[in-house]
Amino acid sequence: MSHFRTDSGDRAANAFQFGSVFQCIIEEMDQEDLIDVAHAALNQMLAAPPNPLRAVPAVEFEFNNTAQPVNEDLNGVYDSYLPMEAATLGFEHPFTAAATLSVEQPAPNSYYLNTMSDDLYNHDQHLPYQWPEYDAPPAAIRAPPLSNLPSLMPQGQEQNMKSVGMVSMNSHEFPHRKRRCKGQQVDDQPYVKKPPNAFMLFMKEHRANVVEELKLSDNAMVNMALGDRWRVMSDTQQAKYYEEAERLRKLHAEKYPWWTTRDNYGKKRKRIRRRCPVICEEDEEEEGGEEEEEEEEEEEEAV
DNA sequence: CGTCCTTTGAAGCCA
DNA sequence: TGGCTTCAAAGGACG
Repeated sequence: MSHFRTDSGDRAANAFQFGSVFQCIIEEMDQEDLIDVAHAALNQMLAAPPNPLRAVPAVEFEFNNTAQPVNEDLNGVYDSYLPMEAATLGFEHPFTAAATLSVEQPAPNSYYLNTMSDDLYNHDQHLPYQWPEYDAPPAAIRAPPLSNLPSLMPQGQEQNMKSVGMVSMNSHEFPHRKRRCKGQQVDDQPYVKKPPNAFMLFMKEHRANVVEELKLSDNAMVNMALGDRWRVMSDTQQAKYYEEAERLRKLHAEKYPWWTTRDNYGKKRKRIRRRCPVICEEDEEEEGGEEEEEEEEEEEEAV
């Protein structure tokens, strides 16, 4: 499926020719020149008014409530959470998709800075879909998203370009990123979070509505209500969340090919399942005993 | 301050 | 392959 739109064959041919020439030029440029071009493009972009074609309407959900408007926090964390329809409005290039899904034009500073919010993430974490600043090449940090370079590229030619980040990702610039062996922990690397599943996306989008409607303050109760709503949704209603979750999962896999869910095992607390509401004292003792044994085993392994 | 609660889904592990 | 476990998000409650 292609979302690259061209008005005519001639335009497409011209655009392709331009794109090929442009790509040759890019390939012949060294990194310094690329950075300069990126800066020039950035300055031009910041001077230009927002592109109305990138404005994406907020999602409306079929429930009696409406989706929460995209707020700054969501834009900063998973900027592609809410406006899922935007995926069909923009390009599906994996490195342009996230930027395309932004509802609003990002603030100028966000082009230069990692938009990670200290309020939301610890310093040893980074957002799953952002360049970790410590290992991103300078150009990857400073360069604006590919889709935000309309003045440099003819429409429909983004696929002939490689983002700076993409080039770097495919290069040899990440020698420390080797696939880990089973159980091996690499503590000097930042914590990469799991990509959200479909239900997590649904929860994030509708939590505020449920809280407001049901006047609930207990998040456990809110999540139960959200679970109820999720289960009564049709496959069609759920489909967009599954599609978005799959897109985010692929994006995550492309950015962190070395990462597996195994890497986060044991990084959080060791949970004790309390699904069964009635637990006799003996069971609790056994449960606790098993856990203590496991902890002792882990300590022994650590030694 | 760290953990629990509560949901669903994805993924890893083990028998 | 099936069953179990852990972690994704959220924020108030609790020890």
